[in-house]
Order: sequence, then structure tokens, then C-alpha cells
Amino acid sequence: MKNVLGILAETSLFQGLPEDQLADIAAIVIAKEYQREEMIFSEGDNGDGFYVVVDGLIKVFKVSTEGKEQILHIFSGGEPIGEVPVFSGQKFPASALALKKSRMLFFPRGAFVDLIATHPSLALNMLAVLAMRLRQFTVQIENLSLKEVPGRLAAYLLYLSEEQRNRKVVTLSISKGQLASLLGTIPETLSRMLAKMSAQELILVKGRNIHLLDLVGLKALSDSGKMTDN
Amino acid sequence: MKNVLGILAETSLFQGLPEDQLADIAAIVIAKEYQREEMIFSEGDNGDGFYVVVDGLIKVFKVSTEGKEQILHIFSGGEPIGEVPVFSGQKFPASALALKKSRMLFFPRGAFVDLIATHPSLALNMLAVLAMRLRQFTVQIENLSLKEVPGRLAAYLLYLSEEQRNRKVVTLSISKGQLASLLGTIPETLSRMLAKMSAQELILVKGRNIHLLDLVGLKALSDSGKMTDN
DNA sequence: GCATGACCTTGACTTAGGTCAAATCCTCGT
DNA sequence: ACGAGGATTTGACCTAAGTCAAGGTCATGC
Repeated sequence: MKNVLGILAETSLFQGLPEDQLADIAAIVIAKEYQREEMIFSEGDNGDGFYVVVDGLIKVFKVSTEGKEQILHIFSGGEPIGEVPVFSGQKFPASALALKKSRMLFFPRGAFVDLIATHPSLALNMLAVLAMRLRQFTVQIENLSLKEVPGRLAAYLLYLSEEQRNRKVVTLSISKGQLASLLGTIPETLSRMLAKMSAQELILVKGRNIHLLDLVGLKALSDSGKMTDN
Repeated sequence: MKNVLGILAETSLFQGLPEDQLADIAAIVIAKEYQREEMIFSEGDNGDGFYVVVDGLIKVFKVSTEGKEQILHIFSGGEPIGEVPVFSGQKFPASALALKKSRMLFFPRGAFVDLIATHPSLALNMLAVLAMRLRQFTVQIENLSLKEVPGRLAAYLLYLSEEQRNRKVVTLSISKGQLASLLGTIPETLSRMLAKMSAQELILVKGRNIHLLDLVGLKALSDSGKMTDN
């Protein structure tokens, strides 16, 4: 494992903090490693701290009694996970599992709360993280409730395109089955919608690479939430 | 308007703060009043502060381009609204409107951030508020994605029952049309589901009063998310 | 190089819930 | 008490998307 200080400095949660505060933070950190398909925590578990992803890929999700899964978020390097129980209640509201072999830094609750109480800018950074997540959740609720599957898919592809430096070919970091679960649908439906959007020449699917052929059309679909027949 | 200090002391956001800190906070507050159906802010507006509801009823919601509405939350006395732009970005992720004549306290962003930076326990209280809201949103995402309408309705009725001191008769504080929008459906469908659940003798609907006849059955429906036919 | 299993796609069918339209009910202001 | 207009309910119908069941495809390990 490389220098913990260097990793912290690259994490948005710790942006702008002076060197000595980073050292204080590094002092409480515990490095952990998870294998592919390994559970990190389960909904309902007691949370005695939170994690920051160093590298790898983590999914945070809920499962219904019938076994259907809804992914809340896919996390990769630099993102904090599992902060909610640190500040409210104590149980995790969802489960987390490593989709790839992943390295994480663990921050024990008590020590971290002490740090926040003595480092106001760390408190403000953490408030910014939680506020950003609330913003993302409002978007996800909007997508689930107000958009149909093709609209959600278009929105996700456009999001990927931005994330991957505005390219016209995006690469899925997760399987199509997992993407279905992230979009609140099932693999069969996702497959059909990819086919339908291909037929309309909005996209061209080549395995996990998807060419965005008509950015304007995708934007319209994402905004309206509904597919205009054709 | 009665004593601002007294109101602050009863707000969970300010729980446990010493008298002198409350006085510091009261010093930056601006009282505002909104009429029934008056907009408080709109999605996309710049947020230069947040609000605490003194009394009244506020809905926070999103609207699709086709005009369908999804309510994210109904707020009443003591709850803070519109904190997200204070800590991340600056635009409101949703809109807010008064359902009744409502009194609010407004906290300007700059002054409040200064307070947080100098009052660590206020920072921790605000972190607890945001964490609790994240928890609520994960539940709402779960409900929308993994439960059918009767399951969401059962979950909401049980929530109301707890909130209203575990009584077997709950009273809706909002119209059925608004409840439909909160549950991610439309009035026609809600009406049919209320009828179906009445036929199964789970509930008895008397206007805005709903008798919970079978708490065990409602719990099963809420947990499984699906109606067992009958 | 090929077999095994996971992943993905496709087809036929079903269903939850949305749409549209019409009736009925309720609430308020006069 | 009365009437207007919004809220709620009901019916007939439609459609997005889920279920179930086969196939097909691809990558990995032997």
C-alpha cells in the first residue's frame, strides 16, 4: 500500500486541508482490502465507521424480500462510503459489495467525530459530501418516478459521456445486468431498450462500448423521460 | 411571532446547544411568512440560505416536463428545508411550496457557515440532519423501485401510525391527490388501491381518516411490497 | 482448442398501473 | 341552504415493463 497521506490529499473529502490536519487524519486510518464479490457491510449492520475507496469498484444496494436488487450508487476511487451511520442512528441503510478487488481506508467513528469537532473545515467538507449525495438521490428519485426506462438509460449514458471526458463512445464499468439494477429495471428490459434505441440510431452497442450517435436525441429523451415512437 | 429562542430550542437541529450559542444563532435569523400555495423556492434557483419551518406545511417536489409531480418530502414544524445548496453547489435540487399558511425562519448562508465553523456541535447536528435525510431517501428509492403501489401505501400508513402515537386510526395531513404524488403514483390508482385494501379488510377509509384494521397484514404488505391476491 | 458457465438476447405472454372520460362527492363562499 | 369548482371515484381501455422459457454468445480455465 502506497503513502496514505498522498491518497488522502487526492480525496475530495479532504480537499484544501493543511498538511498537519491530513497527518492527524492519516493517524486514525486503517487500510482494508476486499476481494471480488466480497461483502463490505450489510443493511442493518451496525456502522462503527466509514470507508474511502482507494481503488476498485464498490456497489451500494438494497434487496427486496423477493430478491430484486436496486443499486443506489457505484463507487470508485476517492469516494467515501457508509458515512450515514457515523452521524445518524448507527445501522447501515443499505449493503455494500466489492465488484472488483478493492482497497479501502477505514475511518473509525469515534476518532473521526473527534477530528470533525476540532477541524471545522473537515466538517464543512463532510457536509458538502452529504449534500452532494442528497442531490444525487433526488435525481435518482426523479428518474425512477418521472422517467421511463429509455429516459433513465439516456440520462445515464450522457452522465457517462461527461464523466469520460465528453467522448462519443462510452465504456460501461459494470455488466449490463448490474446496469439494469442501477436503472431500476431487469436485464431483459434493458436489453430490449438498448435494441430499440439502436434501431432509432440514437446509439450503437458494441459489447460494453456504446457509441452515442445522436447526442441531441439522447438529451431530448433524457429530459422528456419518454420515447417518441418511430 | 413569538420568541425565536424558544423555537430554536425545540428544533432538533439545535438540540443540546448551550444558551449562548442559541443566542448567536438567533441573531442571524430572519422570520418569513408564506401563504397557502405560495412558492418558497423553485428547482434551479440559487440558494442563499436555508429555512426552518416554525408552523404550517411545506411540500418539496420535482415536476417532469410532462407535468407529473413527485413529492420528495412533506415538512412540518421544526424541520429544516433547503440545506443542500448551503453546502454543495448553489442551486436547489427541487422546488418547495406552502400547502398551508406557514411561518419559517430563514438562515442566510454566509452567516450560518461561519457559525458552523465556530460551533462544532452545530456542525455535528447538521451532519446528523443530512445523514437522516439520506436514510429517508434510500427508503424512498427502495419503495419506488422494489415495492408496488399497495406496498408503498401500507408503508406510509404504518409510518403515519407511528408518528401519530401508534393509533389505529390515522389522519392524512394532505389531500389524496398529494398523497398519490408522494407515493409516486396518480390519484386514480391511489383511489383504486385504497378500495382494494378496504375490500381485503386491511383498512377502512372515512375521508381523511383511515382505520388500520389489520396491522399484521399491512406490515406483511409493506415488507413484501406486493399484494397477495384475493 | 474446446467445453463450461455466466452473461446477454429474443419471443410469447401477463400484469400493474397509467390515460381518458364521466359521474359523484365535498367544501366554501355567498 | 345553494351552487360552483375542485377533489375523488369508477369504468373502459391501453401500454410499459415484468415473467417465463429458450437460445445464443462470450470468456475463462483446463
